[in-house]
Amino acid sequence: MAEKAKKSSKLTPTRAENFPEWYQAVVKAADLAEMKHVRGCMVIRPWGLGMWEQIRRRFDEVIGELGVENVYFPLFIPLSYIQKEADHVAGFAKEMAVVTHHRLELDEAGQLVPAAPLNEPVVVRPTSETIIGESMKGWIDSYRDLPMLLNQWANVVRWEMRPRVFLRTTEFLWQEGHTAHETEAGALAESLQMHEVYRELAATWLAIPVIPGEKPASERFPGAERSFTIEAMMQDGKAVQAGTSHFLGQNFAKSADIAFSDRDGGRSLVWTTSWGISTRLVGAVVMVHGDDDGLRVPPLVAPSQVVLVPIARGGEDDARVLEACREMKRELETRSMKPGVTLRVRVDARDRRSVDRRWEWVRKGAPVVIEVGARDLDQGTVSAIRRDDLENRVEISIGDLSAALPALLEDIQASLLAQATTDLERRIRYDVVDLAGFEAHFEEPDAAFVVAPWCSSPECETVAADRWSVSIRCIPFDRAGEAGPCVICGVAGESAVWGRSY
RNA sequence: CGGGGAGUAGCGCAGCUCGGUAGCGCACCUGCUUUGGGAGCAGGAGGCCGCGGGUUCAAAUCCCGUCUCCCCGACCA
Repeated sequence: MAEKAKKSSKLTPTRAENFPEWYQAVVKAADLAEMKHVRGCMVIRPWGLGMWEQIRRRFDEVIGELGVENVYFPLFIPLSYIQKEADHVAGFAKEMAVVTHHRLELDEAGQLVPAAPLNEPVVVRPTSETIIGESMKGWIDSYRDLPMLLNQWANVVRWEMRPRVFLRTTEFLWQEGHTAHETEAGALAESLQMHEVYRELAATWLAIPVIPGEKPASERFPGAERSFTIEAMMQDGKAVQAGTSHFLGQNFAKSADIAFSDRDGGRSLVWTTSWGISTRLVGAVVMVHGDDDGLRVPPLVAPSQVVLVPIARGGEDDARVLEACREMKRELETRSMKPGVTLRVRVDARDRRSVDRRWEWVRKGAPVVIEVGARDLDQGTVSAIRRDDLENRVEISIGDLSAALPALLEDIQASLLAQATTDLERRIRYDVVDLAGFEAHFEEPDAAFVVAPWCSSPECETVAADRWSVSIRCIPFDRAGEAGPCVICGVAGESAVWGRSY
């Protein structure tokens, strides 16, 4: 019996059996999203979008405190705007969706065909540096207008060859911050500050430990002088770039001529930055925290943190049990896990067997599921299932619920971060020092990150990429000083994080 | 775009070799039983067997074409 229950709770396949397929199974089983209707595009379902909305809420709060204001720019960008920055064009040209017509007509066969070509085709934004730059040009006259700190929440389109739900989709949701500064130092400081915001968001809210660092030239954002990244390691050892922040120098200022009257009475170009996180983060949550029973959502970003499952037996008790659940919900919602973030509690009273409802929430990764029946009410206690420890139910007296739950959720949040951190620290390798060791390590399909010196030559990057599909994820900030012989060629270099990536 | 695999009920699959008009498990609906820790029995609904053409008395099955999806690479948040 127990064996049967245990066996059937597992997803097919398990992580060990086939990680990529497991990932897709979780996304489906947890009702996060579907790839449907259009190749590479997602239908994001409430439980998946809800996570993104929590991320969004938190991020808006943080950038609001930093003085960033939200704006919205058009989905379409004139081709002429895109054309202005050479590196930018080169970087995005291959994946741009282009709108060339503005009408459909029926042909002789009764098929709808595009008609009425546009004078100037427009592209669907792959990112908005160019169009926002064109506006900033008009909004910035003086150094007194700086810094200008803008952000937008938007969808963008990059026509990808190989889509993966959440991780790499043709259309995705993101925020893109765009700032303009009087000085180089101001812009650089901004990009580093946002980079740190991302690191903190990943660790604290998503319970994902990341390696902050700088991208090598080969992985820089098209048009950027410097790109900073937070790199997360999935359970299969592969990297996900979980957030990026770019110091754009004056590249976009030049191409859009964003100039201002400076303090000396002269004319200067602004220095700009851009930074973004996307719905990819939802995929990272799945791949970092998921287990063979399904998803595990960190409480701070869970659309519902506590799910109350009333047990109905078709008798007189049902109404009493349901009302008790509603009362618990009301009371729990007066409490907070973090200041200002009141608990999100759901009563799942759908007409389903209680066990089915419970397992559905386990699959979806709700942090805490509490079943409530008449017997519990009589005894004055309920038993809670915490998603990070399914084996051990937690007995809580009903009177203590609202006091106990914030702490329980904090504990779950902390334990998810601790597990992910332990996994990263246990698997990341600092002892790979030469090509033989490098090869031996990356022959394993689930090989984790290697931290080892790199001589800074593109040739060595190419060797790693061609032979093992390994790239330099970043030059980490915290070990940047450690020098040594390049792990590929032996020439002196500085420490880099090597790994396969999504 | 290269190399593999696969399209049959909502999900997972069998049937195809050897043509005979569609099945299993889960889910769903109804009834009865059971009753707080992934219930049992009985009944039921649900399919242009990816699409188009061909062969044939007859095609899920054979032939040709085509589309789509998945996995592994190259490109990327």
